Amino acid sequence: MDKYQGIGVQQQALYNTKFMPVEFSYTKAKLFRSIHSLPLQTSFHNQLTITNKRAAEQNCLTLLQLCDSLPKLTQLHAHIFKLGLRNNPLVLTKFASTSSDLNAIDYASTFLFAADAKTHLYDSFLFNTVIRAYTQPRDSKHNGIYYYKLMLEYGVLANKFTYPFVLKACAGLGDLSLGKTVHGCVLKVGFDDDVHVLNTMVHMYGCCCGGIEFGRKVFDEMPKSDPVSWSAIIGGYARLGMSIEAVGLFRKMQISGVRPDEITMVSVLSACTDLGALELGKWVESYVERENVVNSVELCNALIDMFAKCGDVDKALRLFRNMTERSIVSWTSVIVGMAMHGRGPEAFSLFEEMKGAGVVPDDVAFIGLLNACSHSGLVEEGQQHFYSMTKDFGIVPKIEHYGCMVDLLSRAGLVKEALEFVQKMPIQPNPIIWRTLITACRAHGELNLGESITKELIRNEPMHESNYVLLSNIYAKQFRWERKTKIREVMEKKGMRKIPGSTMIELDNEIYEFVAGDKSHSQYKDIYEMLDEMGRKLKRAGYVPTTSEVLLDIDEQDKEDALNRHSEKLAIAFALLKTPPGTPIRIVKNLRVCGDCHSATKFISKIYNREIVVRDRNRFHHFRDGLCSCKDFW
DNA sequence: GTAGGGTTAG
Repeated sequence: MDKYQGIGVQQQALYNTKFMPVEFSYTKAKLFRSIHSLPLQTSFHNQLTITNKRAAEQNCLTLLQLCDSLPKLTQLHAHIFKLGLRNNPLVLTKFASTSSDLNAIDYASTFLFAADAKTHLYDSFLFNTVIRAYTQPRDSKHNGIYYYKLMLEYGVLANKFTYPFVLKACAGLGDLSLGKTVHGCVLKVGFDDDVHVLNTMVHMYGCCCGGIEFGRKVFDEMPKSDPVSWSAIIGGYARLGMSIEAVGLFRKMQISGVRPDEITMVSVLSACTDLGALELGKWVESYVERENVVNSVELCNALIDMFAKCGDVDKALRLFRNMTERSIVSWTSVIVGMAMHGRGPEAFSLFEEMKGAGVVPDDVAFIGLLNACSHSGLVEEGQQHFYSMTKDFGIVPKIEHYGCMVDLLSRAGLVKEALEFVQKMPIQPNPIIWRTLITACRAHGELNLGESITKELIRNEPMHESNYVLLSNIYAKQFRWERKTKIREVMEKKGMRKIPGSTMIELDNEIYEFVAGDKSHSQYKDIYEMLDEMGRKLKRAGYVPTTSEVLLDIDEQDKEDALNRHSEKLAIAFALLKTPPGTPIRIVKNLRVCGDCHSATKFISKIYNREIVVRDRNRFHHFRDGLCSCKDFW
């Protein structure tokens, strides 16, 4: 009798106090009450037989579905103990498979695999659920691998469901050698004929540095490919920035007769975005409409991102406005889009609108917003948002957020403040932050400071090319040519090369890429004639070449020639030749646009009466009638 | 009872 009473009291206590968390919504609470009161009580009042134990277990499982965080789980778990259902793996595994709270997953898995737990309970299913649980949250993939290793150690056989989880974990870690090891295991146990396993394998290789060739091999040798396989390989190339290959593969996919779905189209769109290929992107949009591809939120997000980053931010905004359901990514994409086009105030009002709509900004949204401040020179607003991020939203700033702040201060010319900010940062500054600061030093004449920071950086990171380029740029600005030459020698000795600047342009469904002094184009003679004519017209209009941008020790005339052969100018000359008067020109540069090209493009837009849209590494410049939308702030 | 590919920032 006592026993039953005891349970009654426990249940009562549970019922009245802790176990009903206030944050449960009404429906959930109602459900909870009904589940909790009826079957459990009946089963316990009828004696604790095996059948009743199962029923109690069932109830616990249902209750577990309502547990979405660690506190709720621990309370329920304590209750399970009291009911004598101790160490029931099923209960906790069920939880691990549905929770997205990393702490709770840790709790469940630690408990399940504690030293005194009974190993005979362990089977593939149990391990699979735990490994899967760890593939969900960010930064926890190594735990998935840990449990896979434990599984092997315990002699539990991995089945065909195990490998997709394990490969996903490898993908998340980007660990190629680990991925290869797992690949070897798959071959050994003979799951290499399973389409799920193979598709995840392609995906895994596509996520690992230097792995895409292996992924391609797996893909090419697959006995049968479906939209998932194609999406995995196209997505792999797109992620790497091998966008031409990604688009080429999409064409092959169409020929092969496999019907692309909405996920394939997202990958194709991200390749278009990378290429800045607006026409191709528009084609994808029409394809999606024509073929009735499912219009998912993610697909729409990808379209918004594409339009914003290929120059048509108004179209991106229209798409955003027409969405019936929006995710945080939709908001962030459109905010970032506005920021890239120098429309800071609109980015801000969208951010406010987002908060008003009840969408809680995450860390990425703040990076976008802080970037908007940076591109528009809004120092105070940026600082306010930076503090509000922690104060109002409890987001701990990451290195990227600090990076945004350094960028914000640097661009505004507040080099000293930026340095002070870096010195006061609670986390170790990374090389990206130092490079931001060095660029600012160079731009705002703090050459000695820039030199000493760069030297320090090179000591810590001797194999990074851009550090040497930065130092050599500082020397060039100080006219210390012998030092500059020495840097170049050091780089050559170490086998490093500066990334060459290149400009892409899309004309008549073709993408052309130019590098400085490029003569590989079949019409190069016409292009160079056009360049010379442009040069003459520009000078007449009052353009003065910014020869200080040339970082070589050559005479003034040679410097002018070098400037005149920059890839941006080649692409513009080509566009002037090939398109009818008045057509807008869109070009995409892989690095930041150079100061001289920026000033020359302003003149070109006026002289030739063209709107010229330039996407550089960081943002957009809209040139019209002799002016640029960035207001010379970039 | 358990499985595959996707979007924002850096």
